[in-house]
Amino acid sequence: MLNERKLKILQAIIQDYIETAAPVGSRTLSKRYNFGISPATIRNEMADLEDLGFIVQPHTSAGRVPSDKGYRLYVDQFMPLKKIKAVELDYLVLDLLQEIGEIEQILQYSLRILSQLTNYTAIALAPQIKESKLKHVQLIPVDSSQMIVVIITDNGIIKKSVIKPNCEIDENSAQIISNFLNNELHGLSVKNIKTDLIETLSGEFVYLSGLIERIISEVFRSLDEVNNIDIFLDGVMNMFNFPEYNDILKAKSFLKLLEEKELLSNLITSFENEGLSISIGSENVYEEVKDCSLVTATYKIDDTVLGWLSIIGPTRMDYSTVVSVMTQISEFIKELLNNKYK
Amino acid sequence: MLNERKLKILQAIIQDYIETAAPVGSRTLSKRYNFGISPATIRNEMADLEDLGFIVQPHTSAGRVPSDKGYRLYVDQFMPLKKIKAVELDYLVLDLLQEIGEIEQILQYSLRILSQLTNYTAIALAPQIKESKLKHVQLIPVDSSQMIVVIITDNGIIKKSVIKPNCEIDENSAQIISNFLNNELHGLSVKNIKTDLIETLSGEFVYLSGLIERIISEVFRSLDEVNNIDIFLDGVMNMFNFPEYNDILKAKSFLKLLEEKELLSNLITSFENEGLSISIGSENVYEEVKDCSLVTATYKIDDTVLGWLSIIGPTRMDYSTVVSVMTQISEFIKELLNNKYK
DNA sequence: ATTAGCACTCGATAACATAGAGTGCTAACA
DNA sequence: TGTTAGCACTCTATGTTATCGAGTGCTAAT
Repeated sequence: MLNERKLKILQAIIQDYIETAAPVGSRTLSKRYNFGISPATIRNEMADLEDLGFIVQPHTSAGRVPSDKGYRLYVDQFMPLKKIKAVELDYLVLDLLQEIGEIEQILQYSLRILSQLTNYTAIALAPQIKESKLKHVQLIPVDSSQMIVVIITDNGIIKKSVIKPNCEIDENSAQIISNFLNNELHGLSVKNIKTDLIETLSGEFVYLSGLIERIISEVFRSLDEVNNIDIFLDGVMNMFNFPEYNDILKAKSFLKLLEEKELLSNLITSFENEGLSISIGSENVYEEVKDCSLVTATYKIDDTVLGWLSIIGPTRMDYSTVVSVMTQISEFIKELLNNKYK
Repeated sequence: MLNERKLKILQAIIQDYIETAAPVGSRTLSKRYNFGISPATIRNEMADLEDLGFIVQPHTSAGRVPSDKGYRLYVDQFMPLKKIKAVELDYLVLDLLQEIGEIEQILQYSLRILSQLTNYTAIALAPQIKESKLKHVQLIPVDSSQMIVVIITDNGIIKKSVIKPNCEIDENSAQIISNFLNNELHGLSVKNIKTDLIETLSGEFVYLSGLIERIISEVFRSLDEVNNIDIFLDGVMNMFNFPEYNDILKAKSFLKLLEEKELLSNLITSFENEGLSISIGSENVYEEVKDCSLVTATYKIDDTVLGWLSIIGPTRMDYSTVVSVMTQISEFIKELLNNKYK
């Protein structure tokens, strides 16, 4: 039922619609592509494709538009993949990435590259500290009432946070406490650190001075604080170049979506596939993105998922380009991170 | 020429327009306010006010709209000032602010308060590290190729940055170098640190090992890196609730403005007045904000301007509320910072 | 199986009419 | 002299109607 010719026509409709954003009619198709058949024949085929659910008609006298099911078939079966050209992929920037120490910055630059190459909006979820193991804790006194806690994890996350144990601590004591904490906490998973530590210390807990106890509880507090969802964005304005978002209400609701960190995070973290995940329009669970598509990749160190990169655009998205770009960039980042922290 | 009655009418026009966003006609005025004069008389007065340039007519058969000059008069001469009610000003949040150690977080929370109380967009410029004096530098080794530099300034700015001197350093050496750097750099202004240090060290420069030299140069680099413009925003979406931004092009150009950190920064730092600065529509130099108004306050420590807080909205802004809110919040922050770092 | 021909549908655009809010001016009035 | 009712006039916003054109499905001929 889905013969060669129907597929070709479907592909033409999809590619044309992705390019022009206008419903595609039989005459346009026969003019623009060389099928060697007349518009009337194309019309018959299109009627079939509509029956099969791959395209829809916005209204009786309009051309056809791909349905989500149509995009899905296209993505799964016959979407052409491109190799990004060296001219476009700015190797200078990629080299620069090599030089950056902090994951957050690497992500931010990657988003810039992703959004500029695709013209959609790029989203990243920064690595969650709670999935990591502690490598080093350092206390630095700031003044009579404040200290900085610097936390370094085994996978290269660096966080700082200010705590206020209500007691004065000089530089020496800070160092001593740092050493103590490092001994006790080194290698513990941040997620379980509280229970683990209490277990470890249970024997000697009574010997701890009130001072250290206060600092430890402050450090715990700062771990929680530092652990909130960190979402990075780039190319938000790109969306407004698409006619889909000429409607102020649509634009507003898209911006609103990007402001809801919680929802965005849930949305993106639901893709845990090996490789890329593509979700198209109504395939998304959340109402807010039922007319968007997402192409999402994870980034890992040592096979544990650290965080996510995603590109979001209208369902009429140039899947071909997006998938190609995302594949290459996420591959690059994977290598980068694993070289760095292995 | 500007008698009592004209002023009253002007005030009514401005307040009505701020509230309704619709041009105000003579009949509306005489119905809504009790001037004790007929619409015809009001019309005569309005014609005069237009001649004087305080109001304009969008077109012949429309009511009047305040001009920028009109808003200016209103703001300078007869705008009522409000005291924010305790119910609105969330003292719990303000108390929470007391507990926060880092300026950046204080700013972010303040923006939230500002934007929620005013329904406009709030902007903050984070303190520039180059205007501060170094208080403490701490090096922390991460792994064989990376170190963290933590920089603390006298006015409470804390920055961290990753450097990669290409040599291995253990924790002890890091501490020794930290101590060395602290001795040499303590109290120096970040702006002049390079020249100052070279001067100080000129005698002993030859004795420095290549190692320390490399680290110093990396620390300098990280100072530059950490010194880029940091802008915080809150309530960006608020703007879309105003009919002024129902036009997608307007909305787009407003969002674009907020993305141009450089321009925003120049715009806001141009207000160095004692107290609040109000700039109305065409008074702004930059084309991009000719139909916006800004209410800007500086925040200081010890009489040196550290950074800026600003509220941006359409020229039809509720100046009365904005000025009141901004006055109280910026006063609060001023006290907070000076208690903290004095 | 393909296609030319044709009647039909429906959105988009333009042309036109109308209502209503507001003005300025004039003349009458206190 | 200041105030006001009355009125003609202006201009936008809104609604109505007509028209155009792209596209369809169906039929009948190839």
